[in-house]
Amino acid sequence: MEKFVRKQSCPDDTETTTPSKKLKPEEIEGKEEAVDAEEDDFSDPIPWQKIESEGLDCDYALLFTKHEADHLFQKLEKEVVYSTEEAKVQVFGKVYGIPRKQATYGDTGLIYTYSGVPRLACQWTPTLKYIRDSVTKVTGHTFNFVLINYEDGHDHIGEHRDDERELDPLSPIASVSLGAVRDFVFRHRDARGKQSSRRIEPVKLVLAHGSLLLMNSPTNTFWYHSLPVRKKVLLPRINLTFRRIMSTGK
DNA sequence: AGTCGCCCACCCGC
DNA sequence: CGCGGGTGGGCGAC
Repeated sequence: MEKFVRKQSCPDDTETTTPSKKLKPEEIEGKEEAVDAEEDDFSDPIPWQKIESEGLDCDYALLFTKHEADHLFQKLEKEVVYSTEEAKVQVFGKVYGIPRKQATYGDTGLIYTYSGVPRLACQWTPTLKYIRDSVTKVTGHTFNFVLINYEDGHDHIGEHRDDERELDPLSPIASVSLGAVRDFVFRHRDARGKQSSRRIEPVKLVLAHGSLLLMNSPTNTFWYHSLPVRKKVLLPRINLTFRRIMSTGK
């Protein structure tokens, strides 16, 4: 195992002690969102779609309007700094660079290790805070970390579970999608492979621009998920998965 | 959180 | 309209 915790370039390394400024809604969205700020929590409940199967429990909703999602996408294009050195991953003994841009943001000092690679969280940016708080507002869950995947063109993500030890197993993972619409597939762990013990239908979703997918416990115990190749999709997608990390891994 | 190769389904041009 | 080559993508091996 390599010592991977090297300096990662974070945009605000210089001001790590600066308390976060609250971002006013109009700075993100324009004026139409600024009214009735204190009523927001309950005045406009978003319509959730329940997605269930055996051991799978997800909630899906459109969190942002197209207009707002467009704006957030643009903001993130400017704000988010992706790790310069390609993240590496080890699969069946071989080391590969992952073919997409990744970034990790979160509370100060947080380290999230996946596939054997510890990644230090950069300081929250205003837009990431705004999205995080929007998710908290509609879910009631708080998050201290976000993994950002930038999928250009026909990038994809292989089938996996988010089963890292430092993830709070009872906290949902909130996946926000911006940009290109992509298919998303769940497969039950017992229905994979040549001689799978059971026949359970995969669950297929379409993740829209501005959507939020909540993956609740115990989904990640029983179900793998992937973002399959879609060669006809040429535009990029930014995916933000908000998580709750239990320990700093110091 | 990887690629590669096989195989099948679908598409399109002739 | 049927056929065949090209392509996409689902899986499994590693």
